Amino acid sequence: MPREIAERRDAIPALGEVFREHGFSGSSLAEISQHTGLGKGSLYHFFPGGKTEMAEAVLDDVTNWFEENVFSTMLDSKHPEGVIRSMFEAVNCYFRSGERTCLVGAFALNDTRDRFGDRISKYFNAWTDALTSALKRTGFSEKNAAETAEDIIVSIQGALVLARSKQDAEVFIRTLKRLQRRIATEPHGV
Amino acid sequence: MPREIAERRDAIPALGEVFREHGFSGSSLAEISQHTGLGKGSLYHFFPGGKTEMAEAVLDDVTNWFEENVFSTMLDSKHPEGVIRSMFEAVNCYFRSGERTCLVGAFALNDTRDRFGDRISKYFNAWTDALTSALKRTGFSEKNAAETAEDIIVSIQGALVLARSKQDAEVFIRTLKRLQRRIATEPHGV
DNA sequence: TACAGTATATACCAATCAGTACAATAATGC
DNA sequence: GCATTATTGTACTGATTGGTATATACTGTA
Repeated sequence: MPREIAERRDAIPALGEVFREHGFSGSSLAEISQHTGLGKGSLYHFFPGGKTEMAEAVLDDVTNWFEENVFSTMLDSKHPEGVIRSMFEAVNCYFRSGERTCLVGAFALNDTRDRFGDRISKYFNAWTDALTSALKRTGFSEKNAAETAEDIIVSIQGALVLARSKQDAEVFIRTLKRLQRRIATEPHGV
Repeated sequence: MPREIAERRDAIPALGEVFREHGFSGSSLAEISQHTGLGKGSLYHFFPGGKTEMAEAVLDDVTNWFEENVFSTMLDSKHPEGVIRSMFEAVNCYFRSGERTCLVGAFALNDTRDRFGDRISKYFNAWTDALTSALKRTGFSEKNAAETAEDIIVSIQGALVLARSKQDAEVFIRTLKRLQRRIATEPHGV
């Protein structure tokens, strides 16, 4: 039995970059091959399902990252205020202060969603649930926690769109600050 | 001199649908030809610049629609409150209560932006300026007007992303309501 | 009816597409 | 060192890509 080489995993960051840059249908195997440094032989060895399987792997990787670095602590931490603050830090870090794009959101906006709909909704549902849970434990009412969580995720996604549209990452940074300020000052009740 | 047939204009809504559905690179001329009902001959007759010119025409059409139906009245109306309310109505109508996607935002999220960056930023800058102007006239301070305008456009864009991601147009409807409520209750000062 | 300019259909192009086949090579376990 | 298996490079496929060339049909005007 040969070793379980983890090279498949090693290719995923580069794959993510390609899909982020060109979208799904705009990412040719030639581009993917060039950017990952893997020939077609290797690519189809690691991803027999072709482009679709590559994108699935990237989406899973994104979700896993958020699951491990963000969602999990939000669901069970004893200090929800700190957890929400660190969510904003993680988000700011992951999206490179607005320079990076959200692959999941980008895939959702056209028919690419048809291929990966389950993974796309899973990502956003997990985020919504985790954030709602944390907000409730800071004293938000049930209803208000859900609405605020949606508001925050909406704003983060929109800020990524607008920052990239205007080529102005400050939009993203300002939005994160505004959201944090609002959480701190808003009434938490019904 | 022959008649100035406006058939080029007539093709634009169908072109918009194709680009919205498949993205720019995902829209093949075959698909475009089928969906518009125009053969390649006609397409290249009306749009000698090919796909790029078709997308430019669609983006210009989108911007013109907002310019005429939304931005212009926001810049000079005597009744800014009513104008802002009717902006939300127009937005809700244009995006079909969250069922439709923002073509400009979608183009911005990957390298399609490189081709159409000027039109993309023009669209969002015009929107930001018009909304800021209207908010100022409702009593918002200069700084707060600008920040609130950005907040609103960010939220609209993000709501479109999230609504389509979750296949739940209610996200969009809720977001519009929340934004209007916030404008009505928020302190307008510095 | 003749003409000019518009509109469209069709055939065609070289390039690229995603994906396959397979032989050659490299790594591993025994 | 041998057998097995993982990995990779290369050549190939048939389909599709965006775009061009061109011949024909249409339309309004004189």
